[in-house]
Amino acid sequence: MNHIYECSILLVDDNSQLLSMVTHLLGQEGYQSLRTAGSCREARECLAHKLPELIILDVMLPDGDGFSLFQEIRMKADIPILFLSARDEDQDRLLGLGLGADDYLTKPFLPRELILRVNAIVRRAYLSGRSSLVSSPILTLGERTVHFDQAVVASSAGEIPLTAKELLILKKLYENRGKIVTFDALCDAVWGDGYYTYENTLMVHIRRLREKLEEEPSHPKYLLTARGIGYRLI
Amino acid sequence: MNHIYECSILLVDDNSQLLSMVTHLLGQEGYQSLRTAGSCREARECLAHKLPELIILDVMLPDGDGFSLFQEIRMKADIPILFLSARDEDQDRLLGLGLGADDYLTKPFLPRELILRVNAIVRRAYLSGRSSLVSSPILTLGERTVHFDQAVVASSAGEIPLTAKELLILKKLYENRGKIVTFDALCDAVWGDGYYTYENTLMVHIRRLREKLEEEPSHPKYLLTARGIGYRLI
DNA sequence: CCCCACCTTACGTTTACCTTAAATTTCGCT
DNA sequence: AGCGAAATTTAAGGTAAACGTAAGGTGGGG
Repeated sequence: MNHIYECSILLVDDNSQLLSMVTHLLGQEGYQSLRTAGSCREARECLAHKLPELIILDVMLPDGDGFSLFQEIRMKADIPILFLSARDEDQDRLLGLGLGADDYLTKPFLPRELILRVNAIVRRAYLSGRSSLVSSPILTLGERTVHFDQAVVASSAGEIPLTAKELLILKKLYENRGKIVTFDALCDAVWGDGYYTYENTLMVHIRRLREKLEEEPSHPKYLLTARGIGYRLI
Repeated sequence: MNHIYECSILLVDDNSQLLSMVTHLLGQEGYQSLRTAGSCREARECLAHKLPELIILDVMLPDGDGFSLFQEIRMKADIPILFLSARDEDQDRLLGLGLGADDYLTKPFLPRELILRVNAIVRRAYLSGRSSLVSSPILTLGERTVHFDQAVVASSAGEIPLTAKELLILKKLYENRGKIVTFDALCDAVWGDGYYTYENTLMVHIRRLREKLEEEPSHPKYLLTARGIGYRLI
């Protein structure tokens, strides 16, 4: 997964093991802003501070049941909620969904299924039609930052635009950052097949990239040469 | 539940008994516009005629599987889909949700649960516009303000109307404001697939938009060109 | 010390986009 | 239906940024 969801999630469950498991899962999926609460009280504190975009709520909590908390929350804001429950009681499921929950999942559940259901809810609630909550990755090199979705490299001095070819090369290097990318692989990424005479051209583009990325283009710190092999981004 | 939303539903299943049962249920719940199909072929006919707001789709169909049909549909429009499946196979469930389904229900299911899950999907997909979470569809560019719902751009000098195509392009850019939107994405948003000769046309529309949005259309401040990539709204 | 791989710069070309105007289609109105 | 206006598409000439080429320079490894 290569995208980042700018979507904060609040996770309410009293089982700390499950909390960390789910946090890890969602983190891997690209959800950056995760908070957890072990009780209704903690959840209320979290919500007072800042409203999340999604709440995952266990029905059974030490200081009250999730349904009441749910109704409290919905009084204030229409935040999507996914219920978790240890008991597969039809009554509970119907109650939860009947109150207006967005989904209801019974433990034990497949980790992957939780992720997918969370994705489905987020997509419907926030991403229908638009993709603005999904930001493509950015790359930080010392003082400067490359924003791939804007094709610019930003620094304190201002923004320098990147051209189409430069962006293709940089993307390829970024996808393999740390590793050496061969000339052939780079040419292929930019021109497709039939790149017989482009090796020299590639060098010129690399030079131009260095002028935009490096403080001393002739003594690169980030976009390094691997003599006889290719280039490497760190 | 007494809500009646003008929400047409297409039900695809080869079990006629189940079809009538669900139709009855949904009818009682207030869903007025229900259509049914017993096979992929019938479903395609229905869809060609008119797109519904929700599709309930059995995975097993006499002339193909629901997953393929699902992908066909999603290629064209982002209609919410709820899968039904006779087998409680984890793999199927994960596949369905992974493809982007909104929910997945295993037979036999509680009639009430189906209703509630349908309600949940409809609520998220179509009724959340009134919630405070969704930002109002207004765009401010310096002196001027774009009102998407009225298709006009207002300024101190007066109101300038936007044409249909201009609005589509601007919406797409607005949904991804800050990011570069590729030509392909823009053409796709305006004309759908098969935009072979439209790139030039797109440029003309962009020019028109600039004449309505910018103070100096030839030196745009808001609707910027990313040479070789696309356009970008800030 | 020499060769090879890469760097660097300048310059010519090309491509992608702009702009305008004319042609065509769509759509509302009578 | 048929007319007229508005919207959309097509077409063609112009321009500058992006690209590619070439040629001389640099430096490390054998």
